[in-house]
Amino acid sequence: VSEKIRIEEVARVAGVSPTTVSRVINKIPTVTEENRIKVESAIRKLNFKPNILAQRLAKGRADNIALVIPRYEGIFFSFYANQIIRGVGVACESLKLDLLLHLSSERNFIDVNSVGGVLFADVISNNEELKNVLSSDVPCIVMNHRFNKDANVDFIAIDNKKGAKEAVDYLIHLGHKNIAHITGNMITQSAQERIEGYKLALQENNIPVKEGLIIKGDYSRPSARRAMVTLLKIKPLPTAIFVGCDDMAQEVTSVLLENGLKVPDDVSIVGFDDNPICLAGSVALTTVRQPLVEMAAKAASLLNKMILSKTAKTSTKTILATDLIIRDSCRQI
Amino acid sequence: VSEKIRIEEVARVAGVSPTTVSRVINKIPTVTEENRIKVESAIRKLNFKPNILAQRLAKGRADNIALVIPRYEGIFFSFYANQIIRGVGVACESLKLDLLLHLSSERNFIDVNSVGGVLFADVISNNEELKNVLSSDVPCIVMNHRFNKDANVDFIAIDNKKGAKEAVDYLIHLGHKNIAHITGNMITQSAQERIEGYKLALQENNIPVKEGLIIKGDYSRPSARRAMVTLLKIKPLPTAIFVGCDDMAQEVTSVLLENGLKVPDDVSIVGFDDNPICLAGSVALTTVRQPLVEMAAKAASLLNKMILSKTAKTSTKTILATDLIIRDSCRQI
DNA sequence: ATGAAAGCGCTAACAG
DNA sequence: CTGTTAGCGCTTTCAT
Repeated sequence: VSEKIRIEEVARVAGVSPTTVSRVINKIPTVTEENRIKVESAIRKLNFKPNILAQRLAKGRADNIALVIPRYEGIFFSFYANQIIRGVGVACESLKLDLLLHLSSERNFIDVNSVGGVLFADVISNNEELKNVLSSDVPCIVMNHRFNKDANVDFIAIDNKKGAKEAVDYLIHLGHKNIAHITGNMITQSAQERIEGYKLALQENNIPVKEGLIIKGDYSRPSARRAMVTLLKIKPLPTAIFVGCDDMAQEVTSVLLENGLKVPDDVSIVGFDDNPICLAGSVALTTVRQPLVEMAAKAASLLNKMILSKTAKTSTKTILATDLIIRDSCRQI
Repeated sequence: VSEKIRIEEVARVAGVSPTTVSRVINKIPTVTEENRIKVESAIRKLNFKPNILAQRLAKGRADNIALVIPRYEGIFFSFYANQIIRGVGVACESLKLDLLLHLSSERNFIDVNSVGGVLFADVISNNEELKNVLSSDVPCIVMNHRFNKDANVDFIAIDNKKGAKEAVDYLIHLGHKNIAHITGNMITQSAQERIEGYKLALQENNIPVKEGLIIKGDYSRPSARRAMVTLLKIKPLPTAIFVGCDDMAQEVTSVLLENGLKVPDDVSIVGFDDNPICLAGSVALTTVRQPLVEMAAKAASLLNKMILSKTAKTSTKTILATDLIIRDSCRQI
């Protein structure tokens, strides 16, 4: 309900030039204490708020970044997306960046013109959109997806393969040899890398990889249930299962329980994520913690740096380590 | 890597004035077919993209809305937040609105100046922020929170009370009399209304409300587990439980199972949400479906209308109905 | 139907 | 340290 009041009016009231007002707004130090106070009180008196659109146009900076979320079935139920949104959201607040949320779709690419930088929360079926951004001069970082050198795209990812390997190594060291794996959604790189880690651990320990013990899931609970039902038919039943994410791991535990099998007594389970629900089920779940929120925060702050130092084309290729969190869902055999 | 090319350059190439180019961009009909084609090909040739910041400043419209998410523990693991983000996100895409995500915090209120409108995904502890927005002339709609008339705030909410009542009515009609309730987070209005609905159904059927059968949860699985453990000590064990959300309902089902109790044979369960996981557990969960995505989409489109018709101060107070979805988790008694 | 010119509200270079 | 003068890139009267 307030009249549009502009910097000019503030200047008049304070008895200075618009420039000086602008200086105060932008905290440019070269302003007399006296003038600063006059301007500040005028601002307060008039309840003046600078027009951000005008500021941005004049500065040539958008002060915002876009987070593009790949839109595949189930992304909205994933722990992953939640954590990324949270991490980026909180980081943006402290970086004083507006956060634009863009749900990827085939038709509407994000408008590179209106954002200072772009963060991709993984790249699934939106490769074209990524290319589009890369071909512009807008800074861009991809999360949780590695690219090879010549792709020349900055990324910050989790070491899924190593994380998976450590989980399976742990199982092996507990004496397990008949270890199954329920995968995540194979359209994601993370699921692919976790399979690799699983296989690698087996191979390094001279345990033959049996494709029949690798059941495809998609990170959802229903898929985990289906996978477990399939697994249940295998004789002898694996003594341990490395599951693609904690949500699925919990569902697997339930299915086992429904069939009179206990975790870890009958079957040992390791999940992935370190989702808080690990502590919710009947057994505290041993899992591979991946620093999702940290990754997101780091991505945001790196992107911010790239935006500010337009000149230096820094190259960001970061891989974050995971942690095996040992709880109660695995037993020595 | 492209040089900044402006509307002026396009005009020169097309052999028309910048104004005409602008008209083409904005699809203003009064342009010769011939000129339009010239301009369009010039745009394509130069790969010109209008500077959105300049457009917005000139138009005086932001073409964006902010979604503010209350930041309380667990919001990021909630089905609710996911659905709202999805609904608003998809709606914004088709409305051609940029979506700003703002995680509410005590210190940083959203900047009313830079957005065309504001959507609140519930109001929890961010009343001050809401007031701040309301005192501006920026259109604003609150989701899932009802206000009384004189508060003069537009909202679009779910009829939680009625939804809860119907769920409990259903249980009663199946013959249940000893019905417990595990609540959601009591700092939310939805949880409060669901309790009311629960009590109302009991009262209308002359079943005394026992406070001991109302166990506080917070919408999280761990809280549901704790609540169920508490409930398990009550003799006689309730024959039915109305649970505050599906996630909790599923956890309750697990706890029951771990204790040798089957759903629905021993205990009937009704959830709330119609989360896809309803179909994942050992029994398909009977639940109260709330149209979250629709609510979000509607809120976005309503807000957009308010933004476009700056003049007419429409009053939006919408309550959306729920649906009882009957599956397999309740039995006749 | 089209173009010239005047903003939108602020910042930045340049004098002083 | 401060003010003047140009823009930032586009839209929009207002003539023509």
